[in-house]
Amino acid sequence: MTHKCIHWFRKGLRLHDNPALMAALRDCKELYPVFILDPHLFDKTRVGLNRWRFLVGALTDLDRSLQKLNSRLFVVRGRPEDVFPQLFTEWKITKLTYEFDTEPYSASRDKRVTALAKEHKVEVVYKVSHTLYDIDRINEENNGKAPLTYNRMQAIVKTLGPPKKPVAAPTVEDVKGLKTPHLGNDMNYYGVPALDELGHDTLELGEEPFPGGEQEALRRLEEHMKKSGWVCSFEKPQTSPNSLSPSTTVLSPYVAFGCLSARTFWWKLTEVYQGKKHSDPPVSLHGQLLWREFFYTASVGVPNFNKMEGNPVCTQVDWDSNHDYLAAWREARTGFPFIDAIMTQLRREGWIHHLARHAVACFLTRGDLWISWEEGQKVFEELLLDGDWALNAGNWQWLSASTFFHQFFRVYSPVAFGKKTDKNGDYIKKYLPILKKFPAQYIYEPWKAPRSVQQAAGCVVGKDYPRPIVEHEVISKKNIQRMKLAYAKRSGNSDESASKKQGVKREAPSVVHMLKKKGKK
DNA sequence: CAACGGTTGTTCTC
DNA sequence: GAGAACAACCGTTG
Repeated sequence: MTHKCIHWFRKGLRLHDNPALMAALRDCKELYPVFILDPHLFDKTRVGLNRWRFLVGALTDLDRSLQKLNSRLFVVRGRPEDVFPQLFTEWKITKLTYEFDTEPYSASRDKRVTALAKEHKVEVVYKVSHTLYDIDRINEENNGKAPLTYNRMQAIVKTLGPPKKPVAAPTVEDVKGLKTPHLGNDMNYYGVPALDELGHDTLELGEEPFPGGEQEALRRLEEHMKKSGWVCSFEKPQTSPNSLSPSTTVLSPYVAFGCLSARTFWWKLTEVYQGKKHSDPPVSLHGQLLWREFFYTASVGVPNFNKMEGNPVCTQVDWDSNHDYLAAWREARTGFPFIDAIMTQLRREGWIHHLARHAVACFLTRGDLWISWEEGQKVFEELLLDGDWALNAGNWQWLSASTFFHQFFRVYSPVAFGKKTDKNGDYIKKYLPILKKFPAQYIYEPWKAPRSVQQAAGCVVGKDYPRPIVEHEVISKKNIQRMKLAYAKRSGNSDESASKKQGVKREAPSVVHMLKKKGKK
């Protein structure tokens, strides 16, 4: 029992499957569980109220769980570079533990903190537990480059075997003989933040369908895993983007903050699958966790992954900057009820179905508004409970057909897509009650309703609800041509750079080599 | 070089 | 409800 140890929580806001926390408990006489409110990560403009509330919930839950182990959480305000030297000295710290984090900011931050720890003669221990695998290992197995297709990714992962088994949460037995000083101090002493601490208007708060925290995460996991038939037959593309209650697990916010370990989720699924016929990646629930791994791998292997410029795998597109269009999209007033309902749900609840994200992302970028995916990325990062740097950047590039996905001629219709799973428009009526009296025939395109129908519904388009800001049938065809042009330039450009790099030659598409292909057999 | 497969398009026809 | 046309991309594989 020699160490005075800080375990630094960042993501990984949990006790289960937390190997770095377990490392902190080893040979420890004084334990200080710390979370830092880094102003670079947490400010009002970057963290919307719902996501902030989720975090506060997660920290509250973590504090409670630590108290059951005769410890507590210390929430410290400030930049980690400023905070740690003070804490090292004040608490006479000898060891620092944390969970490995792949994000560029985190990596540079952790490097700086590790250097400071060294100056203070503090031993640093970190463990991989946010992802299924050590992401660097995957890239190494692929000759040092990120796999750019899911198939390739799967092949690599296969050679690595299944993910590590999760480690159990610490028990009272594990913390025997160690103490956490300042336990009895009042709540304000490094206390969990209040909801208004970032300066949000908390009056805007609605209900909380997805409260933050490890306990809620594990409860939610159990609730879904009990439905073994549902789990075994799960196919993501078959789930509905506009059901009135979520058609998927909504475990993503918990995995993003690390309230739920991806490995715990993985092995729980394995258990449920055991001996049963079940769906497989990419569409299965295991497959969803591998998608997460896929984007994490790309985010580590590709420089400037959250940007278009300087991102070697991202097609360079001449996106417009149209503030009016962007604001209309963000504020749910595009005049397309399906799009506006989704954006309303996003703003109100902080979660929307994956395919709903597809619809609004395609609409913002290559489908209709021709606005950069980086703008959408910012909005999602602020508003989504499950906002995750790697997944957000990766999926925006996917949907904008900038990389990973290239069939840019497949455009989601802001009218037709939602109808497939919600013919009556109940989802629209829920989130846009102004339209609730519209007959189903017109609910997806109210501007087509005769004046008399609009008046009878108590909603005149152009007065009570906006006219559509674009004509989808026209603009989407134009945009496909603009994408085609961007791709043609891409082939031209990469001709030089690619041949330098690895001798791969690519030519601008020639006119005639497109014979009709037969469909699948 | 050509064929193949790609989590999740739309619309029309049978 | 399945299949084809629509216009046609990429990375990977052989």
